[in-house]
This record gives sequence, structure tokens and C-alpha cells, in this order.
Amino acid sequence: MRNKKLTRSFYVRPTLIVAKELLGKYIVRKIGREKLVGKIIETEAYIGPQDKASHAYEGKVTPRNRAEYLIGGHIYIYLVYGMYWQLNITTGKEGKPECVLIRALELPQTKPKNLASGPGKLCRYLKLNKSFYEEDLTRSKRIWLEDREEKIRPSQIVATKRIGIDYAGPYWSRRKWRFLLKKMIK
DNA sequence: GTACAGATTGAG
DNA sequence: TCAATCTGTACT
Repeated sequence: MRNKKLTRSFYVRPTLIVAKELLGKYIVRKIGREKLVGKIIETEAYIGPQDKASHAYEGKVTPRNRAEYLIGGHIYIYLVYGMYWQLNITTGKEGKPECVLIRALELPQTKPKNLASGPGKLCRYLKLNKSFYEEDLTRSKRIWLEDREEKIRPSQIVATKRIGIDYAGPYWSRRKWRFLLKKMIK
């Protein structure tokens, strides 16, 4: 199997497309000589400034969210609830505040289950923190994404409403911009 | 200096 | 379903 590192052209596309195509891709985190790998099985799209659930709603820029405006392929990471990191990958062109939240990973069978089964947990597992703010996934030596050429059929992708954003009102909270990969039957 | 949000989690 | 939990952010 050939492992291809995802390049800039993958990320610089419409956010909803990238969010769907990230499913089944592998995230690789290198810590010293150890390598942590997980398959992306759940994502969520945030499309500011029109998206009320986005931190960049109405084109707002703060020191916290400025990474969201970077060209696709960068990491936008921030803290929620004072304790959980959220890993986002920017998409689209420079100046477009769009990104994809990585919500869950599937780990190799050698690892305990549910170790990365939520946005906060996967960051804890991958040891991600503020030092990854604005990290470039196409250049970084410690974290990147790989295409292992696993075929994902459209029928395997489930779209549901996004989580935890009811404050954004019914219109935005009902957008089906959360994408999950159905469990493969082995 | 201080109020407060908050894209969660885990227990029930 | 629901509340505990705490630090960075964005105000005064």
C-alpha cells in the first residue's frame, strides 16, 4: 500500500468536500521515534463568516481564531471548557475562515478502544496543544495526513447535524455538516 | 483585573 | 439527558 502525504491542493477546496474526503484518511503524529496513527472517522465543517456556529462568524478576527483564516492545510487548535483541545484543519484559500473539526479517530486494534473517540480525547491521545497552533500540515515533521488509498464509497458516509452548537439557532444547528464513516463490516 | 463562554465528557 | 469543570479570551 502506498502512503501519500496530503498536499496543499487537497485542502484548498470547498470545505464540505474536504470534510467528506478527510474520512478514511490517516493522521500521523510523530513523537520522537514513536509514531501514532489513527484513521479519521468523523469530521464537522465550519464555514464562516456566514456560519453562525463558526468562531469567525461575521468575519470576526481575534488572536484566538486568526489561524482559521490561513490557507488550507494549517492547524487551528483551541481550548473549550477550559480543558479540552479541539483540532481543526483549515480549508479553502487564505483569508477564508473555513475549517474542518476532527471529531474522532479509529486506532489500530492493538490500542485500547475509545482512546480517541471524541474531539477532546483524540487531542489528548495525540498530545496536541497550543504549540501546534498554525502548524502547516504539508510541511510539519511531527504531524501530517496520509492517503492510504482506502476506497470510501459515498454510501459509507453519514451526514448528521453538528454537535453542541444549539446556541447558533435552528437554521445553523440543523445543517447536516457532520460526517461519519459507517463501521465497515469485516 | 475580572466575568464568562464553551465545537465536551462521563455518569445516570 | 444533564451538570461538572477551568483556562483563555475579551471586556472594563
